[in-house]
Amino acid sequence: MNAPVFNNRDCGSCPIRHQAICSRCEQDELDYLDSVKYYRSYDAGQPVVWAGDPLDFVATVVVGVASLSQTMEDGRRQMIGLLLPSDFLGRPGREAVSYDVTAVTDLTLCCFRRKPFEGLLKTSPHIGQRLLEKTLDELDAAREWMLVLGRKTAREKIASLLSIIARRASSLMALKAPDGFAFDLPLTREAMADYLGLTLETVSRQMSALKKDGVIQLEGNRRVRVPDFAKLVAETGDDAGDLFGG
Amino acid sequence: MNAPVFNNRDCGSCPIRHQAICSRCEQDELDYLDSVKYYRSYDAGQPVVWAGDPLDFVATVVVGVASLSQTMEDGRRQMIGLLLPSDFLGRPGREAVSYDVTAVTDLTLCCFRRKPFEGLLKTSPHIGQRLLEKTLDELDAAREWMLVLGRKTAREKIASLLSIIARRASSLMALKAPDGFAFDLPLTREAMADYLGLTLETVSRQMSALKKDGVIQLEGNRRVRVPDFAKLVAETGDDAGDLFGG
DNA sequence: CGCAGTTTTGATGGACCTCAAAGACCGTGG
DNA sequence: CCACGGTCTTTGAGGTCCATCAAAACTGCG
Repeated sequence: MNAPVFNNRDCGSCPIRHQAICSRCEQDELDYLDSVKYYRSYDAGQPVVWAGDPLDFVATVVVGVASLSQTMEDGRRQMIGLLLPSDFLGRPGREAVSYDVTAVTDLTLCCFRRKPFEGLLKTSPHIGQRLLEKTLDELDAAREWMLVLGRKTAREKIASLLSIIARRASSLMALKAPDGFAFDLPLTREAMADYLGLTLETVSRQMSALKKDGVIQLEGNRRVRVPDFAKLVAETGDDAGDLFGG
Repeated sequence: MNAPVFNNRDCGSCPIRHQAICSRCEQDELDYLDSVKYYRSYDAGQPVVWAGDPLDFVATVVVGVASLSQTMEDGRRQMIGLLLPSDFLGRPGREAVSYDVTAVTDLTLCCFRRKPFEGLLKTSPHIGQRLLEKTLDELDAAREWMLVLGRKTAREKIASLLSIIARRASSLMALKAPDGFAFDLPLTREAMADYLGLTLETVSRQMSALKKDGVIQLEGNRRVRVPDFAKLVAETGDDAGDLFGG
């Protein structure tokens, strides 16, 4: 019950003010958004909404990580997206969501009721443009991930996931510490398996193998140190030229 | 060299007038599009553009099928999208494409030069709105496919692909003929394998297995007959309730 | 009919899954 | 401070599904 408190902040002091769908808005648009937005918070592990259920709001992740996943009748599960701060949740023009949304860490959403938001899309072009950009980015990421799921080996899958998380983490901290850099995995082994289309045992085995081969070091279960980022990227199977690319 | 001829048509008689990104346009917007559009045609098997190359136009598929695919250094390939008539190709705001685009069948595109099109997005809201809708649809499809790639068995993958193609085909013809219905696969076994994250041998084996089990009938290599659509869907591993859904 | 490309079928091996149990981590309470 | 329990993670043994390698059969076309 440690639901994070995050309330009554104005958009001007919002940490994702310049990445979210509101980043292009003029002051008058922003004032309006400010007046109708509201926050919701979830503890780590809590569901936000189940597949097939109606979602009467759309939202932007302000703090924390949320996962999108689909589950088959027999329990097989595939994560189909990770929402990080500034990412958008919900689909204008559609009432129900087609996947489960879960708070992976403690999570705060900045919400708008869906119907009014759909009206905004028509009257405020800046929001629609930014939403289109972000949707195109997500589509690119989803397609990138299809290659991982369809064609990469277990070891390459792990390396790919670690390098993606490392890249994001490195953009928040000193890019090149002398002895590499470390970050916390926001995902359990099981969540990693769901993302990668593997079992948690295989994830664990491949993590151990990468550790044995000196590609990563583990400091406790969740903290990962990457002594040589190029070495990690070499394990992803991707073009080395992709080091700073898409 | 049987490049299809498709030229000098006006938008009013366009077969995909009401599905493409122009479907919401007013008459004046349409007149403008009509005056600046141009067609390009490709023979089956021809490349449209390679990953990393600049694409100086955006386009809508008018006739035929195009594939989007990514290739790894060692030749492993994954198809990450299929473009059917009315689907959109290209990314406003980005010069290069990040995947190979290939004509799967003879193909005709309705093109706009990219720079002017980006201007249009700002001045003509109807295009942007429709493009957002179509992009959201593609994102949903990509996510649906991630479940197929990550968690389904070879047999379920084949059934999933066949049911998707059957669904599209059935929307063009009588939905429920008494003895089921038939359609032509636009894809070779190898292309199916690239889409499904399998080898072509496994595709062939599973096609044979589905045939032996009476789920499908093969009339030549490319033509597939589905005597009982529900039986096919039951093989996909999806919820039966999805029969007419997502 | 013969040839090239595509598809099918067969035999074998390996990567990953499944089942099982032991070990590490972490918060709680004695 | 340490013992305790629950959860998460690691490790092991064996089996299965699919990839790989190989060759035959089929299709379409000149």
